[in-house]
Amino acid sequence: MRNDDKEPLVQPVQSVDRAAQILEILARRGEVGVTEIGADLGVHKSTASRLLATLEGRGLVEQARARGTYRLGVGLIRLAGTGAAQLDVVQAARQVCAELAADLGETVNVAVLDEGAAMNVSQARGSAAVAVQNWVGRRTPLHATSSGKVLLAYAPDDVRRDLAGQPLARCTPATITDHRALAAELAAVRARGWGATEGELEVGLNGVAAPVRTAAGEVVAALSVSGPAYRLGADRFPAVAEQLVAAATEAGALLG
Amino acid sequence: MRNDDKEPLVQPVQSVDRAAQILEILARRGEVGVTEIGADLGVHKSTASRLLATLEGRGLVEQARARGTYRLGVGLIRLAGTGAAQLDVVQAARQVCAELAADLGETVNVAVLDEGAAMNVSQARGSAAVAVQNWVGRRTPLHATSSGKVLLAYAPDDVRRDLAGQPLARCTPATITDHRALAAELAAVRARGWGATEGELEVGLNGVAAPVRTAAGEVVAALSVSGPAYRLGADRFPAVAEQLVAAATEAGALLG
DNA sequence: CCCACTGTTGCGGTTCACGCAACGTGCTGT
DNA sequence: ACAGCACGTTGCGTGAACCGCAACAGTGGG
Repeated sequence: MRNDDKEPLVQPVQSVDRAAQILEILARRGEVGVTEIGADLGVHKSTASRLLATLEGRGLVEQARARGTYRLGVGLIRLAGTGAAQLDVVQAARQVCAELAADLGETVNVAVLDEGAAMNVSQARGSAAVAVQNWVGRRTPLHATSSGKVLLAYAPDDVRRDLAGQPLARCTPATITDHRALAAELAAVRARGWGATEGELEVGLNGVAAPVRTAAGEVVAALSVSGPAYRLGADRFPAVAEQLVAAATEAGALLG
Repeated sequence: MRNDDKEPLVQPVQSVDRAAQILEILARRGEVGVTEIGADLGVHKSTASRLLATLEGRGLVEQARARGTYRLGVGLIRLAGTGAAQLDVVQAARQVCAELAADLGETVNVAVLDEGAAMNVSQARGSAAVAVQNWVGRRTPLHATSSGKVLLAYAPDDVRRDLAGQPLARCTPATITDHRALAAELAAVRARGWGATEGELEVGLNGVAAPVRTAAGEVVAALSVSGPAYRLGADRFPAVAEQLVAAATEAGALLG
């Protein structure tokens, strides 16, 4: 997940690019000191210090304690809160998402395709929250999650082509790591209109997902339900999928 | 809410500062074109274009349509998602928050003090969601919200002094706009240990809030419940406040 | 069909951001 | 307790990088 391997961006503004990298580093590691950030960027610690001071002035980062280590700031939450609200998919799905979560009692997520991963952009918790976990902002592998499979199944060809060029990471013993098996799975997803996983991302964690389509039929997001295998068993998949497809269709209808 | 009036920051890195301003502008207005952003920053549109291209390369902004207007990107959500999770207050409050929301059936929020405003950093929706609204990221006036009153009541002196120097904005007919009345209200909050609002931010919207304290007794956040007046009437305030205080105390105990 | 407007790119000058080194401070180890 | 160390922050000078200009390309409107 090294960050400096980007496609031919014409000519990024150096200091801004570095500042953005700092945010990524902080997101990945939590609290980090100036020296370590500087070393990671390959710049002098004074440079890192200045960049951090600037970001702090805008509230994007903040000092952890009086001791001078930094972490991400609340200003980011402000930005993302309004930013997420502008993502029309989130806006449209919020209502049906909440209803579905209350009905099923499991956690419901909305995910979109984000550079070769499925990123969760919104979440509604179910009543039975055995482990309260926040998936928002997490990027999950496309081949090991239900929402990932759905997004991948309906994605443009080049996304699948990119993925075919690299090995499929094994998350658990059940993870699909063979490209031909994955292609078959995706075909099955397209055939029945929904996807599922059984312990392929984490042992004991199951999930079901359905595509959210625009009026033009384009798949822009995936709605997913996930829960522990003892509650969300494979025998429940078809019934859950039926509700999920209905909810996803409704969310899609709300899109402009 | 002009952004260039900052305290004596030594010497911000210019381009990074401008990039951060761009994010704020996009958060405020949604989709904006390059020319308008440039004019707003007082820079040439080519400069704005380059800054935006850099931010886009890191996923912090994205092009709205093929047409070249920009909006905030999903990368921000990724950052904020992990960033919010690192806010130990959010982490600690998540569980009790969810339970309380399920129990009361109303929306529960966690807010912190953010430069003269109460910012909601986490939210748990209640089952009875008459109007599903996302408060996360929204900055609300300190004198017109229950959580704001709580944060203000226990804030350092200089925060109150700053506020005393400026007029209190009137949001509704019920908003407290007199500084002496506000001071009395804050004293009442301190006396009983919780705060409330009756239609002072929006007509028909009530709220109750309690302080979250660290082991050292410092107030770092406020837990609030809000709902329409016909469901969350003033007669319910004491009972709700009791649960809220208990939950806030529990959340505080989970803090390191 | 052309015009007005948009956003994106070479190019050169000059500002501005970087690296260096010194400073102050808090922690640690013996 | 003191010294040593590592950390983050701050002047200062220089060179590189960023900005403004202007020309280019694409699009919607008249």
